[in-house]
Amino acid sequence: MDTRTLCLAVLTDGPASGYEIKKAFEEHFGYFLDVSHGAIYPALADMREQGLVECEEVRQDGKPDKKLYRLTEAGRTALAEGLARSPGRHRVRSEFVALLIFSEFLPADRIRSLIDARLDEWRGMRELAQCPPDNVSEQRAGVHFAMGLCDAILQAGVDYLERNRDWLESSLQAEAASKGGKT
Amino acid sequence: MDTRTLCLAVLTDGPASGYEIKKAFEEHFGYFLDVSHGAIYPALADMREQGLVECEEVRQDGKPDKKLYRLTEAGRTALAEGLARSPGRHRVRSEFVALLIFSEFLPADRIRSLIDARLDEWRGMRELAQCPPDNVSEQRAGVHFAMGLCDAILQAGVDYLERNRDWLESSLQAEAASKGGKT
DNA sequence: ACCATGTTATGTCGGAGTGATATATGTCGG
DNA sequence: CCGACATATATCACTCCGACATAACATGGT
Repeated sequence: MDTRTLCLAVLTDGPASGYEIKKAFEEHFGYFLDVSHGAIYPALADMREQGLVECEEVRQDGKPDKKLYRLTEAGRTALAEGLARSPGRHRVRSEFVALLIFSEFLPADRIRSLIDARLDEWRGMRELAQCPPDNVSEQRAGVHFAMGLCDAILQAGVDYLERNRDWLESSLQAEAASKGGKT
Repeated sequence: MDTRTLCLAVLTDGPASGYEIKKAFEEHFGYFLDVSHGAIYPALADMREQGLVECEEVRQDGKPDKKLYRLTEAGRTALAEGLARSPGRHRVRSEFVALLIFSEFLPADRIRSLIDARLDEWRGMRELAQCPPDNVSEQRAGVHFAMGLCDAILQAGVDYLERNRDWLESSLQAEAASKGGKT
C-alpha cells in the first residue's frame, strides 16, 4: 500500500491537511504505521492534479494557513482499488534487534540505554493507543481490533524486556569474562 | 543501520556469499530483519572496492559458482563504526494493520484471508526461530535474547488474532447490517 | 523590545532500499 | 526432454525516509 492510498484512507474520516494526516498516524497507530511528511505532501499534490482530492486553502487564527484536502468520488474509487491491490504485508525492520544479536560487539551501557529507549518508546505508544475514546469516537470494530493487536504486541515486548534484561546483562558479562580469561 | 553494516555483521560468523547472507536473515530473524538481494549485492561489491571485504570465486558441484566474501580488518573496523552509529530503531510498517483499520471498506472474506495469512506467517516464523540449536551453535546470549523477544512478540500476535478474530467478524457484520438498515 | 524556542505548516532533494526483471547453472521428476 | 524449482548474481525504476529549507505565529525570558 503506497502513501497515496494511506492518505486517501485517512481522508475518509473528513477533510484534513497534510500535517493533520501525519499527526493522525503518529498519535494513534504510530507503532504500526508512519509516513514521513516528505512522502505525504508530494502524494497529496499528485492526487490533486489527478482529481483524487480537492484542495482548499484555509486561514487560521494564531496558526499559519493550511491546505485542507477533501476526498472526491474519483478518490474514493482509487482508495478502493488501492486497498484491494495491497497484499497486506506486515514488515518489521529492527536495528534494535540487530544490535541485540551482535551485542557482543557493544559496550554494556550501550545495550542498557538501547533497551531503556525501547521500553520508553513502547510504553509511550501503549498509552497513546489506549487513551483516545474521543478521537476514535465512532468505535469502529476494525479500529478497535487493530488497537488491541497493537497493545498486545507492545505489552509482550515490554514484558519480555523487563523480565529478561538482567539475565542478558549478566550473561553478556559472563561471556566477556570467559573470553577475556581464555585470551 | 545500513545494508553494508548488516552484511559485515553476518560475515563475522564466517565467509559467506550474497545468497547465503540473504538466507541467514530469512531463516533466523526474518521477522525482524530482511534485506533484499537487490541491496546486498551492490553493498558487497562496494565494500570489496573499499577493501572492507575480500572476495573469492568458488566452484561448486551441483550448483552454480558463488562468490565467497570474507571480512578484512578494515571491515571489522567499519562494522564497529556502523554498530556504534546506529540509533537502534525498531520500525514497523504494517499494511496488514492499515487494512484492519479500514476493514469496513473490505469484504468479509478478504479480512478472513488476511488474518489467515498473518497467522500462517507468524506461526511459521516462530517455528523457524525455535528449531535451530545447530545453526546458532555458539549460544551467544544476545542471539538467545533476541530470539526470545521475537518469539514473545510473535506469540502475542498469534494469540490475539486467534482469540479475537471471531469477535471482529461478527462486529463487522453487525456494523454492516445497521448501516444497511439505516440507509 | 528583542530574541530564543517551540508548534504549526508546507515544500524539496539526495540517498537508500524494495520489488521486478534478467540471466545463467544445475537438479529432479514426469 | 522439458518444465519446475533451487542456487547464484546483477541491474534498475520507483518509492520512501530523513535532512534541510522556509515561513507564520505564540510564548516566555532578559
